[in-house]
Amino acid sequence: MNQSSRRAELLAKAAILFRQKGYAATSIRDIASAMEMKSPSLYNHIKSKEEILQVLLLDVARHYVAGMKDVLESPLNPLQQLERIIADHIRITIEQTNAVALIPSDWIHLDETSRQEFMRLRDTYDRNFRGLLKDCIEQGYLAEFDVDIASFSILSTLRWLFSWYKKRELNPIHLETELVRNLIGGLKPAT
Amino acid sequence: MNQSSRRAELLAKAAILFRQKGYAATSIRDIASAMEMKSPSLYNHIKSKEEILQVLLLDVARHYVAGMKDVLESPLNPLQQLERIIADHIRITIEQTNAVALIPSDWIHLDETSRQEFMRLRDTYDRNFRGLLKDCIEQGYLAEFDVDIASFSILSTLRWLFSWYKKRELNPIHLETELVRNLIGGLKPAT
DNA sequence: CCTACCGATCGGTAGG
DNA sequence: CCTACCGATCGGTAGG
Repeated sequence: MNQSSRRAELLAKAAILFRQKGYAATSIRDIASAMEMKSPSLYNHIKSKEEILQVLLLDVARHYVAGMKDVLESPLNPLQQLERIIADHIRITIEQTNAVALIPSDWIHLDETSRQEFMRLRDTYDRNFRGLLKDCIEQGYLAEFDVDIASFSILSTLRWLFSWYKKRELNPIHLETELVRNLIGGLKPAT
Repeated sequence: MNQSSRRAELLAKAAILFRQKGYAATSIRDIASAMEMKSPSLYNHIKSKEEILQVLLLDVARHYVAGMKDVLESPLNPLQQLERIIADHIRITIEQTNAVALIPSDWIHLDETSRQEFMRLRDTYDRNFRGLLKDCIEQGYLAEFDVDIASFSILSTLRWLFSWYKKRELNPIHLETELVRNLIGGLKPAT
């Protein structure tokens, strides 16, 4: 019940509301009500409504990028790295679903500085991902294909996961196994 | 310059603004300004701000479902139907990018009745898509896999396309060829 | 298509 | 953590 745990509680509750209604349609009073406070009291914990969005989005974006960096610096071969990054992406999505759900739409509401930082992180992630696919091809782990399109396709699936995975009681390991299989191996029968 | 073409112009301009800023953060005055009108004049063409969103989202959703219905009723085999539905999805996304871009996030701002209609259309599309994958497996066109996960994965890629395809001058045929190849055939080298 | 205007709600501050 | 309150902006109406 100290200051910083109240702040953490506020961030978590705001994330739920932002996800349900969108950032712009969620009012400071909505968040206050979820905290069982009056709205001016929120400002003991935050600087502004926008700061909440900033913390939620930048923290989770840094989390993705840092995880990827660890994998890329590991001694695994490129294909193993690719599978590991997919697994990490699934894990972060499951652990931080509400913040992850804000990524596709609410980043446009960040202020200029934060939006640029966010885009920088996203671009780094995408660029590294494409580079890894390229390494897989060059070292013969994967077939020749259009790296940009394949990268976009895999990342779309991973980034959309938040909207879907909770609907069934899905074993994360099963999910990961199936996704790696589908995304890398395809759906065709074995020849 | 008659009434209905002004309305069409309004809808197109609203779609651009909703895409850029989100529905909730776009004001009636923003739309009026894009139309070079004062805001009360908009109401000669529309009933409410929400009606704009309704028309944009439900029209494009009905478009997807109707296109799928035609394919499913055709004499093509299941795998050919699947490829054709993917191609149609890409085509609609390219033709109606702005309205398509609203689907992932702004449908929550529809009123109760429209939201239910929208969800009904989306569920129909998803259910038919899963059914088609199932047919492909049962008739030996595709390997055994988790239909729910594969369906989610393919639809994620197709639904995310709007955010991406315009960035390069991409030949729609090349895009379709690559996506069908990646999504169905996978990325592994030929054995 | 416009001017004039309304009640509701917004994010946030002052002061305790 | 609260009460009291502010200026700005919201979607929309009246009346022409």
